Amino acid sequence: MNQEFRDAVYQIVAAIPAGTVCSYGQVARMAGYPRHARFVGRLMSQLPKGSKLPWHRVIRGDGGLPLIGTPSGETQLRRLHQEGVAVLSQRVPLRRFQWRPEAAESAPGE
DNA sequence: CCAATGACGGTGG
DNA sequence: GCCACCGCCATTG
Repeated sequence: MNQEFRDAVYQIVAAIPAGTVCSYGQVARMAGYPRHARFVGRLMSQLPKGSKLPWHRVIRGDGGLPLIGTPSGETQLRRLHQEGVAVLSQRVPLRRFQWRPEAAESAPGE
């Protein structure tokens, strides 16, 4: 992928506040590439080991954790829990925890 | 060039 | 709620 795409994705992921999550598709859309959810995933898989990027806050569109059954999945689960994100039946209730940039940036009141 | 793959998403039963 | 199928699109064989 273009460097532009990578850069955009990194910025967006880095901007996801603790205690919230964001789907691959949503990140892709915000990056300007609506149909590239898979590539966001690929970028996450290719992240350098010591990356500061909060990749654990990026999950599937249906709230499911992508790395279920793998060591990284456990890490992700642990981190989310640590940030106060609930995980029920291997899924995150997006109703409550999905990041809403518009709400965070434009409409603070609620 | 064609076929298969992947930290995905949406629809339909 | 669950599972199955199809579409997406760059990368790889």
